[in-house]
Order: sequence, then C-alpha cells, then structure tokens
Amino acid sequence: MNIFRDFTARVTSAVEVVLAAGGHAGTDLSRIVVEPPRDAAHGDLATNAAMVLAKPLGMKPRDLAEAVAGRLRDDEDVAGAEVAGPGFINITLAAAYRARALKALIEAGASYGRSPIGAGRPVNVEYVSANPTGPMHVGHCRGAVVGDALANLLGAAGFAVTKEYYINDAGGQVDVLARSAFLRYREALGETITIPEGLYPGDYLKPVGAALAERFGASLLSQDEAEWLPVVRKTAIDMMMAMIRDDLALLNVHHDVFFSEASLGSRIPSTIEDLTARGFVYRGTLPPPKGQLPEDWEDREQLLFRATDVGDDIDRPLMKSDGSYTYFAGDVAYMKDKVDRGFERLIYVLGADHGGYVKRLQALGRALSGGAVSVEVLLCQLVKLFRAGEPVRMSKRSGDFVTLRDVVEEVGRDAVRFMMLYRKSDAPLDFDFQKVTEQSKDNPVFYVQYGHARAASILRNAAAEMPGINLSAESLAAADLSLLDDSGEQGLQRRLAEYPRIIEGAAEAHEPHRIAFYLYELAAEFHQQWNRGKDMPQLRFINPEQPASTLARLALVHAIKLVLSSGLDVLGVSAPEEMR
RNA sequence: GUCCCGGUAGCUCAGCAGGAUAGAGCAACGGUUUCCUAAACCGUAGGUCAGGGGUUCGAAUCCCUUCCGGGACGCCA
Repeated sequence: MNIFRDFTARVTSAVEVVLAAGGHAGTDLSRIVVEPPRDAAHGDLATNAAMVLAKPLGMKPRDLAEAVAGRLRDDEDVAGAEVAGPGFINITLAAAYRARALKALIEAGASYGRSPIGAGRPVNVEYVSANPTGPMHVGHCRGAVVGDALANLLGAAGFAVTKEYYINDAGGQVDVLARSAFLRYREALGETITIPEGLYPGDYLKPVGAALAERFGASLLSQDEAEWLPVVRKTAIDMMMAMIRDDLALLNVHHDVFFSEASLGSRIPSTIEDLTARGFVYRGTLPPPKGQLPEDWEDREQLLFRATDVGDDIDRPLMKSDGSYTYFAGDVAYMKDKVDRGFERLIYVLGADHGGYVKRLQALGRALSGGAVSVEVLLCQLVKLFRAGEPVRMSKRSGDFVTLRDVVEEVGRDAVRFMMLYRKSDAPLDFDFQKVTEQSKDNPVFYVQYGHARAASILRNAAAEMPGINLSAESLAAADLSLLDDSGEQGLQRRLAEYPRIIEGAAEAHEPHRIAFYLYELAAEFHQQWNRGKDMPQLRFINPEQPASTLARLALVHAIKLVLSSGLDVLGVSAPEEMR
C-alpha cells in the first residue's frame, strides 16, 4: 500500500469533480503531487493541486484549494483538509486509515516497499568492469557498491535486473599482463628477474607464475612469444578474474553475467555492417583534438561512426589507421548484444574519468536501437582516502595502492558499503578509515544497524516480560493500531508510509543514496521515541499492564524493523539482531 | 579551446525533477542512565544557498553569465 499513490488518485478525482462542475473538464492533471508536508504540524499529506491548476484555469489558487478541500473532507478516510500558505491543501488522515496502512505494511512483510513501476521490464546494469590485470583497488569500491545497490534498488522497484561485468580481456593491456606473468613464471623456475618499466610489478602475479610453472614445467621457455603468449594470457586472465570475484564477494557484490570482450571477436564486423546498413558508418578524417595537439598527430582516414547524427559532439573511430578495430568497436558489438538480449534500459556505472564516454554511449544506443533502448550513465566521482584527517597517498606505478581487500578487512563490509552510499554518487567522497571504524553516532552505519538491533531487542524483551504475548505478524497485524495516538508514534507511521515512495523516487532518479538517508532518518526517529520513554514511562513500547497498547506499539516496532531490514537489504548491508 | 560534474553552517553533506520559516551529523557549549541496549537522547549557537542577471504566484532547485575546484577530450583499454 502506497498512501501517496492512493491519495494522488483521491485528490485527482476530487479535482475532476470540482473542474467538471466549473466546466473545465479535460485539464492536464499530471502535475498534481501528493507529498509529505515540510512540517509535521501541517498534517499527514500535502498537495500542490490548486497551485499548479490555478494558472491554466485562471482561478485564484486558494479558491480552488477550498473547493477541492471541501470535496476531500467528504472522504471518510480524511480527518481534516486545510488550505494553507499560497494554496497548499494539507490533509490529516483518519485514525482508521492510518491503522489500516500500518496493518497492510505488516501483512506485506518483507515485500513492503516493493513497487510495480518497473513492470518486469528488463534492465541491464553494468558496473565494476575493472580490467583483469590486478586486484580490485579502493578506487573500484564506489562503483561496485553504487552499481550493486542501484541494481538492487531497481529490482525492488519491479524491474527485471541483470547485473553485468564486462571483462576487458582483449587488447594491449592483457598482453602486458601476460608478459608480466611470464616473468613471474621464469622467476618461479628459479631465475632472478627484474621487472622493466611498463610491465605490472605487483606480487599478485607470483601465484600466476607458480601455476604456470607447475602446469607447463620449463616447456614455455623454449617457445616464441607468439606461442606462449596466448596460453599465459588465458591463465593470467582466469586467475585475475578469480581474484576479482573473490574481492567483490568480500563486498557482497555478485554479478549475474561476466561478459568477455574477447568473445565478441567475429561479431564486431557483422555489427559494423549492421550499423553501416543503418547509415551510421563512413570513411573519413576527424578534426584534430582541440587544446594541446598530440605531438605525433597525423591526419588519417579512418572508418568512423557518425555519432554526431545521434547527439554526440564528434564522430567516433571504429577502426585504427592500421586497419584493426578500436576499443569502441568492441563497445558497439557489446551494446548490440545487450540490445539483442532484449534489454529496454542499459545502465552503465562508470568512474568520473569516463565522463567523456557518456555521449558516445548514448549516441550508440540511439543508432543501434532507433531510440527504443535507453542508455543511462551514472558517473561516480572519486573517493579520497584519509586516515585521521591525513590524506592517504597511493601510487599505482609502484604497485603499492590500497586494495579493496585492505579496506574491507580494515573497516568491514557493512561500513564500506554504507559510507559509499551515504553520499550522492556525483559528488566526491572523503573516506576516512578512522571515522568509518568508529562505532559511534559519527558513523551512520552503526546508527542505523543499532536501530534494527534495538527493535529486535524490544521484541525479545516483550516476549520475556509478557509471557503468552503473541508476536507473530498475524497477531501484530490484528492489534488495535488506532491506539497509536502519540505524536511520536504517528510520526513514525508517517515515516514508514514514505518508504515505497522513497524506493520509487530513488529508483527513477538512480540515486541509491536516498535509501541510506531515509534509513538514517527512520532510525533517528525511532531512537528518539525510545528515549522519550525514559522521561515518560507511559510511552514505552512495553507496558505489561497495558497489553492492548503494548501490542499496537510492538506492531509499530515490528514494522520499523521490517523497513530497516528491507532498506539495508537494498543497500547490501546486514541488519543485525543484536550489536554486542 | 570544447564538454561533463561540483560550489548550501567552521568541517562533511542532505534538500525528495519549482513549493510553506533552508535541514542533519561532526566540531563548540549545557543537560539526560535506580528506566524496554547511553553504539542513544534533549537543548543552545551557527547561513548573502559562490557572484550577477532572468523565467513565475513561488527558485538552493530551471535558463543565461562570471568566478572557483575536479574530470574528460583521434589511431589506450
């Protein structure tokens, strides 16, 4: 049950009645919004209906508002409808309606908040897609967590989501990987090696060398590079991908599909033919890049994708001047594959350094699908690492970067995930090890988890203090929920009612951080209400001498626990039963 | 030079596709524990929403412009 959706319909029909009476039927009502009022004193719901319609109708907002409010007051689920400010209609819900909403929440259980807006439409979310040339480092964390949470969120909003990882296992950098691994192979066979500039120096390739030595003995040494390279490359990539999967598992990130770039191979020419047939391919030259000109710039004719026809700033090369395909040509074939698999929306979660890629991907989507498939890119800004306020220096060149594993092992999976999501993804993020490991209110992860644990604890204590009380969902749903008449309890009900709306809004906007903030606010209100019970014992959740109101309050606690658990689940953060 | 992202309290950030008196945490100061978990709560203080123009009933939010910070810009992947 989504009370905002419910009341948008009720307000709209009230407006329709008013408009029909005034001879204004047929006016566009789509801008009508029902939302939580800024101030709880204004009631449970607020609508802008009168303000958005006043102008097209040539009426005064407040007059229109009065007429609509009058209709709403006839609704038995409305306890009050007042016109305020420039023309808001503030609605107070009847106690019976509130009780019904909470009852419905409890009956829905874990499915509360799941939305039908996705309608089962297939969506592909591609994220991480780190090159298989080494372990995941901390820079990959944010995209991994944001992509994963976004995919979960879209799933909660009713989309059929596929989580996908594109393995860049073709091209120069995996050959470099192979040569680096080959050195480690020789090392494993007893040679003393030095790793030249340009190869990967990291120790993580030693096991690859050892594995090669074990499998092939010294036999590769006598071969030409052309012979051993494919073999070594495959072994190295497989081992790197296994390592990456393990790293991702540490973060609770699991993809449904790992798609190999190398597997595209023969499909690149056919895809380009397809694009050619659509009139998007030509031979030509590109203007030189603006700004500083590369020293080795030469004007050459290339095979080009006419991206400028579909919204890009510049046409994009499909083939290098030596006749081989560009990386982008692989992207073309890969996106074609996704389109052919039937996805209606393609979402890419990329690092901010890929900002220049957005337009060409969207252009490609238009060219390949004629606009039927939407391409959306979520850019994640960089994460700056700190330790006790001091920046942590990292140097990729020397191989001494901070790995994802380091971070997760130091601060824990839940804290990493939550902190990465406790910020808009297009804003830079400062990540301080010390603060994140701190178990205090400075750290929102523990604050929210504590809320869940506290709810669990209250339910445990109730069972202990009131033997015979039935805390099953059925029993709680059957409680007399209209007994929840305290302002704090009603505030919590309002907050819980927002959850489906938050899920939908966050899913549409691709902003998983909204869930994190919502959970923080819900936890705060819950902690608040708990503490009010100190000064006012009659407000405690458990009052053994008042079983009826206790049961109603425990129903509220149960509902809070459900929503906290549901939201944390979307974020991929655990919801502990106790914090000890 | 072009494009993308950002600029909101001392610090870190929200602000729910235009709404009511701009919010939270931290830091500062003052309180709360014979009581369902003090990993919590209450209170005080803190603002020219970078600057300037515009759009309209109404702008932190949309448009233009300037400034500042970050990122990207053919034959790398």
